[in-house]
Amino acid sequence: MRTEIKSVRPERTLLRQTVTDRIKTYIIDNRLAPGAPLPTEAELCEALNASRSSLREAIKTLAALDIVEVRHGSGTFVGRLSLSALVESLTFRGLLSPDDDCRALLDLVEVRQLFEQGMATRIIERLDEEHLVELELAVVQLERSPSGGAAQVQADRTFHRLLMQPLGNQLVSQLTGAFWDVHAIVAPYLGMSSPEEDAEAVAAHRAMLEAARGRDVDAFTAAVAQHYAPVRRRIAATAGA
Amino acid sequence: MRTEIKSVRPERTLLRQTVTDRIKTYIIDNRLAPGAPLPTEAELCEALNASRSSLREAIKTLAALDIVEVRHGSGTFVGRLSLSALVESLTFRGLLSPDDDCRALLDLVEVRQLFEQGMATRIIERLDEEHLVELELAVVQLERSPSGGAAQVQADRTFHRLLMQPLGNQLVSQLTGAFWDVHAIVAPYLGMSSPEEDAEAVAAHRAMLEAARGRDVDAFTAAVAQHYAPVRRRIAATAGA
DNA sequence: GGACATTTGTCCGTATGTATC
DNA sequence: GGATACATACGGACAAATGTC
Repeated sequence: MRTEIKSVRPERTLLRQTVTDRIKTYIIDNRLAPGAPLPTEAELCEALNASRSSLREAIKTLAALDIVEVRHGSGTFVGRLSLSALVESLTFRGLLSPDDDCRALLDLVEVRQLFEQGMATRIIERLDEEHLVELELAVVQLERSPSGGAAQVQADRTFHRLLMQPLGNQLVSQLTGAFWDVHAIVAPYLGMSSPEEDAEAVAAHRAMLEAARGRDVDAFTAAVAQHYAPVRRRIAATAGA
Repeated sequence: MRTEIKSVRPERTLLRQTVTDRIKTYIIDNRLAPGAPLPTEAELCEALNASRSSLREAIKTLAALDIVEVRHGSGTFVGRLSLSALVESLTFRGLLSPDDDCRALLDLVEVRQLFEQGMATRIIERLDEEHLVELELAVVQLERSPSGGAAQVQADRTFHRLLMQPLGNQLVSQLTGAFWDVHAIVAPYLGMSSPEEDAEAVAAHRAMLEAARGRDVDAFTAAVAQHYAPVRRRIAATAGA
């Protein structure tokens, strides 16, 4: 029957959880922006009545979600709020089932295609000359870079990012980037693509750009399908093997 | 000039990180399925040459991504690989910027609408009688439940989940569920919706179902727009206030 | 560049709470 | 209920990284 002082707090809920919640509400209540410094571990321990171990475990949970960012020797800061956690989740899922790998990757390709085709009308509506110039640059880089090289990969990411930018929807942009990242990480585990497939993909980017330039939604949608067709073929080929 | 035994390991990378990576590869290499038990903390500590603290922090990182699941007193297991991390990220983002709250929520609504409209053709193609019966059940529950009650909310989630199910795309289903969850968590911070808006939303579900029954893609797409229109109005109203 | 304080990273030992048989 | 196995939580100590003077 020892009613300790502490026995009040951990009522059926884990201390770690209450600590993470209180750190989150601290950030929200103080309107802290990404990059803003948080109190040191020692200060947080005292403020939240938790040991350093518990506090650190809570912080690691928040760091995994990019809600906070920890820098060794420097301090803890509000995170960038990226979708890095989604990328980690999906890449792990993709790598986990190698036999079923095709399924996870095919699902991903379908979603990527859904985004670009579903937004086709709005993309073409809102693209202005400036966007088109940047897209042209990306396509040229795509066409001139060595096939499969880092420069080409970078240009591909830039192209798809630029496409979504005029929508002004941050979530769409970040999801697009996240899906691209997952694809780029998991894809190498498939077989190498043939030069013909690469050329086809590059041509599809050009077709998408020209369709957008001509404000032709149907042509754009068709070009998107043309873009993902070789990707699907490659995945299917690996799945069959 | 002391070349310790340990100086081999922490080469510019944190021990925690190498531990998380090795646990992930352990799961992948052993083809462990969700729910499968992992070695105990003590065993993992010895196997990975890490202290309890480092190991536990690594595990907390993986738990945040639902890659592992920890049960107090029982053990550590492979996680369900849900998108809970995405839900946490997005809800936090939604709650973080109350002034800009409208923006984050509007972006979310746009994505939800994109999914259902972009998949309209395939949804209607693949819906069979069994799916339609289940959807009918959900709509009836929606129509008969008290407005805003738990039963109605549950029926709403079921309806949108059932819609995507025939696609056979797990990623689409889980993303749809995740977005719905985020919406359900953040929405209460907006003002209460009026009975008229609720009735409009319920009617939209009925319209979606009937359009699907009639295999009418255009009517379905219109009904989806009708469904999200009152949601957008409510968000805009809060943003203006 | 060097000395120093600050802050996070890692380790250890111990006690407690929880689940399972 | 008891026993065992396991995760949770605490506190102290030292190492490593960072920033500053």
